[in-house]
Amino acid sequence: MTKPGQIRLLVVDDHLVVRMGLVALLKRRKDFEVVAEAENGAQAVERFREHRPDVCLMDIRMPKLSGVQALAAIRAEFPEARVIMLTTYDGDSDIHGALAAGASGYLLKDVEGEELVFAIREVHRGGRYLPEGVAQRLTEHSKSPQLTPREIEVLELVAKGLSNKQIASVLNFTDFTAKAHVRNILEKLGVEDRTGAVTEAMQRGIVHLE
Amino acid sequence: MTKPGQIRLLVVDDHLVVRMGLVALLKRRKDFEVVAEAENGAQAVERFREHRPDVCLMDIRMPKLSGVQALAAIRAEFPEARVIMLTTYDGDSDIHGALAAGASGYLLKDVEGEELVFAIREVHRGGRYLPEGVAQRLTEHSKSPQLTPREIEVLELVAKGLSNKQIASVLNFTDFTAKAHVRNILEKLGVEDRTGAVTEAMQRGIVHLE
DNA sequence: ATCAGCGTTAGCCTAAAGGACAATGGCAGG
DNA sequence: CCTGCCATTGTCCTTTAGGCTAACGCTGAT
Repeated sequence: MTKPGQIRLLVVDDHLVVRMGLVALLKRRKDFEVVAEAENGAQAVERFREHRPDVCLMDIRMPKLSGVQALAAIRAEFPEARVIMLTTYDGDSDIHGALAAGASGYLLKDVEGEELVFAIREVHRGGRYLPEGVAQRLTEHSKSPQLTPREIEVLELVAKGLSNKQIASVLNFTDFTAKAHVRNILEKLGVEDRTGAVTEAMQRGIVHLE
Repeated sequence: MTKPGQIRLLVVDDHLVVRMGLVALLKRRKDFEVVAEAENGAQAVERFREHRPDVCLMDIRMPKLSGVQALAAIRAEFPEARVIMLTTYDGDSDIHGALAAGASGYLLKDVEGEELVFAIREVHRGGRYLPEGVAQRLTEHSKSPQLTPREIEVLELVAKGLSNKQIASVLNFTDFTAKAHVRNILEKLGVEDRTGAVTEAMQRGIVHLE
């Protein structure tokens, strides 16, 4: 079944179309073999256990278990697992999480065929792969301070259009605290008001719609 | 080449992976034939002219020429053209534009294989196809007042974090006017402040990131 | 044990936002 | 012709936001 020298792959994405596109792309290489597919994070962990692929391509945003959570679960069990995260590019916030959780690579879904193949080979060899712009943004934003969990919590409520008072009420503290958090958020994001903070946060992938 | 009874398709998407996924999905049906692909709106118009497909699957958001623009261009030249728009679901604002421009269908990219096939058959027969939830939202928001072009212009600046005064300066009117527009926007969107307006507008697809 | 970062509370002050209401000119549709 | 919608400019008033500064208890790292 699996010939020596083959790279055995697990493809994880909740969109059927994307999954099929990836598989179709990979099939054109004789040394690639897609041994399994999964459509959510939980399934990804199971499939990984069953098939022990050489490399796993995994979407970051998925129902049930997010890509980063699945990645963490897999690497807790198989520390040597090599996983390349896929994203439609929501921002660079996910990158930190993904790399922190032990991702070996990070690709945008508008990736060209050659780049995908190269990345997989690179990661299979034990290396890492980050696209041009992503690696650049990583170092850029590494100097810019990152938000604390609490600040993110506040930011999400800000994005919903809540006032400081309403935020305070939801999170059970005074509006002074809400103001303090918002002030810190504005400064860290380098914006002047909460509206700018929301769009900036969305561009960076810190908060999302819904 | 093309057997009678075949449905000839044009697939348009700027993402290689999605394009390949769609083609792979469609290939499994014997009566479907993908006669051409395009990776942007301008190319889509050319390909349509060359191949005159029975049905065109087209992404809404693309570089060069957006899906809606390409759709309009195609239908200006070929009024009988049947086009199904694809989206990752940014909101329902695009739906109105797409349907107004003469789209025969509207599909989310997380579409199941069967639904895609059904939609194509339906549209090929001269019918229309809208997914469950989309058709519902169409009637919902048809009663909610829509923003005027000027208001959208203001809203985009609001989303950038500009103050009323700054908006007034950019659009060359007084801050009274800016306030008036913002007030109308808040009321039409059913929110209480500009921050809520931004997220609401993004959910509806009225404004976008970048 | 000290220090830094975090979360929390608090004051004061100016600028901005938002609600309510009113009025003008322009322009398209009935 | 006139009515309605749009864009524009106002006023008055209340609430909110945001800048600046300062504190306190807590936790984790050095």
